[in-house]
Amino acid sequence: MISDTIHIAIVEDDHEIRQTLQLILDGSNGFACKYAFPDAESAIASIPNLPVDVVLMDIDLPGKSGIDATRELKRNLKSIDFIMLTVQSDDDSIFESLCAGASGYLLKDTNPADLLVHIKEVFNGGSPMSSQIARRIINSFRIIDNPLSDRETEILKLLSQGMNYKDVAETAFLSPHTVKTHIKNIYSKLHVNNRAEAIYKAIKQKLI
Amino acid sequence: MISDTIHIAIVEDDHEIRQTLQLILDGSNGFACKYAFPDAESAIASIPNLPVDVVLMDIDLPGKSGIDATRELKRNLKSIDFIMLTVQSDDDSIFESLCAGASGYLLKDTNPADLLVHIKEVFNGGSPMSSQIARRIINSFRIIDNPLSDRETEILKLLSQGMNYKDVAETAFLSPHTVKTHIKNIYSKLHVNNRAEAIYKAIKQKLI
DNA sequence: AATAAAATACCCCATAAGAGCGATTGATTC
DNA sequence: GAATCAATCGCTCTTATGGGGTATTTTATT
Repeated sequence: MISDTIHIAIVEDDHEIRQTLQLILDGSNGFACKYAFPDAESAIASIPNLPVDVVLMDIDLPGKSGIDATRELKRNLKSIDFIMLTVQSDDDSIFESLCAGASGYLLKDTNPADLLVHIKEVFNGGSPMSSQIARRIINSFRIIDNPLSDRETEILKLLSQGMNYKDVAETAFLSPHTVKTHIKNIYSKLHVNNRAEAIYKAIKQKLI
Repeated sequence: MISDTIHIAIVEDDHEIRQTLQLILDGSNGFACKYAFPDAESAIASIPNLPVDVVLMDIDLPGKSGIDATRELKRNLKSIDFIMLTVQSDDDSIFESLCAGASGYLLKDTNPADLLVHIKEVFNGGSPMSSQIARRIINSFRIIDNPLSDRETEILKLLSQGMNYKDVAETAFLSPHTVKTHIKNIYSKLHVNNRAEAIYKAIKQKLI
């Protein structure tokens, strides 16, 4: 927001951690940390009116969670970067945080010197995270296993574009009857009974 | 594959880079780099029979690309970790690499000392990448903007589970007529004419 | 107070989809 | 050489879907 110095806010319920972090950050060259909140509600009320660049957000807060707070704040404050700083590293927390708009995800045992580096990285458009957490995210891109044949996958892709039997038949140079048979086999392999669920499952399993 | 020492293979077409890297890696304590290939084809032919833990893979190779090579090798060699080591950092290369099975993605200007650290990280189940690259990946989790109301989103989710008008109506305590109206509005907002395409678009745009 | 969305409900009608059948051909695998 | 699977084509029947309307009430938003 304001040049040179990176302005930070902390949202953390533990009094001890909050004060210590604030002291360290505010005392470091190039950083200012004038604002610290013990809960999501007070952060949501104040941060929109503060000159803040980066918010360090705890996930486990009393009342509203840090993920919800991030979602709400990020909605109207696109330029502020949020770093989740937490003890939790389960997949759900990570993905929810990222979907809510977090730019970084660090564990609380990150040492202060590294934390400063990571805050700078976020400020400069990066997304710091431990390589362990990165791996979890990367694994979400993997295909588990594909029960569909090439032809079936091709047809399912055409269906996902809104085509009906006739359209698919013409595109794939097939009889509509054949298309129908393929689709029935697709449903059977995916254990579904209709197009909507087939497409949903196929995308979630990265088959299309 | 074999304990203590991490066994590395390099796939890189530039003779100079390949030799230099191999020398550095093989000369480092705890690392062995006995295999280096100038192209995808020779790597694909040899690596399945070699005791290798980590492969450093260039993307830009003559003939078959490093991404394709990774995909083919990873299919049968689940336990080998692949690190893409490249000059390209465009979104497509990153995502294709991850989908192909890469565990890390580093730029070629990474210095040797860091490279060693990153190879260790991959070997220990991490996924090293620069925080700039991490940000691109994270951005893929973001919602662009959601034209659907809460009720519409709720109904679309139920549709994606394979429900028909009647099922949705019962689940959401609505008349089937109302469900139909909502669905028509969903189609209109997403600019589609049927369920399949609606679900496809909605997932791609992270609306459901 | 006025306007715009969102949420609710209903009607008609042509067509698309899905379930349940059967069948042939050519690879691949065991 | 048998068995399996992929890919192809066909039929009937019932139900679901989507397009075309209209209309009321509630809930923001201005």
